[in-house]
Amino acid sequence: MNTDNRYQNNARVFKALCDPNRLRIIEMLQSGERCACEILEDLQIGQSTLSHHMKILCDSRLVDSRREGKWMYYSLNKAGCEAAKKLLDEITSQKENSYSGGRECECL
Amino acid sequence: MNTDNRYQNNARVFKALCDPNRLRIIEMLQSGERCACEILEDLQIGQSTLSHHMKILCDSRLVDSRREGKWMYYSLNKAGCEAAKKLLDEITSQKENSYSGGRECECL
DNA sequence: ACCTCATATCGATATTTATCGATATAAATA
DNA sequence: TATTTATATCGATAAATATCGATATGAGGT
Repeated sequence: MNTDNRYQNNARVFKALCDPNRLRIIEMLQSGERCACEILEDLQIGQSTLSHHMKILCDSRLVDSRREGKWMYYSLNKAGCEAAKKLLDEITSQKENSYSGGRECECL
Repeated sequence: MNTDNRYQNNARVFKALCDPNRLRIIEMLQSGERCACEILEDLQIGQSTLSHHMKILCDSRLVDSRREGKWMYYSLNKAGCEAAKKLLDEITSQKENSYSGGRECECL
């Protein structure tokens, strides 16, 4: 994967997290698996909008889905959540021997 | 803060992380403080666009800024990064006694 | 004071995203 | 097979965001 795509790819999981409705959905899933219809009841959005959000959450691997008859059940994907945490940790960690406080700008 | 605002607020830090250019900027800051002009050299964007991204990063508290003469220096805000990690951890953690696997949908 | 350079803000535009209603698909059931 | 129910997809639209160029601000230097 080229460098540009890597940033695009990393951005995807954070995009999944940057919508208030999706954060609310994730919070609902913290207490366990839920049917789409249950989630729909708690949010002030239409059914097609919920389906769209669930697709984004599943694509980001934060959420798993399974079909049971005509119902869809969603749950947190533990591995995907761990991967997101690991990614955030890697992205925000200071690199060793990297202190450059007070360094002057050299780009003149 | 009401509930809706809480989700909005939590979404903000993830919004800061969901742009490829901003991820690239954060990566540059991992190796230490950098002048805006250095960052600008490495990205294929205009100066006003960079300023916009830096504002979003600073507002999210992931990044700190300091002015030195006419230059702006940016660095990772350790506390802000820790807060983001804590938030992600809280958001994605399974709640205790919450197993409900295989539960039937009751919303008929 | 004037000029220059670095950065911020503004206004416009293009792209992306959230949302909806309508329709299609998939599954159960009469 | 026809009907009902749950979910997914499609097409359109509105809101949010990224981007740019132009201009304003702020800080040195002449």
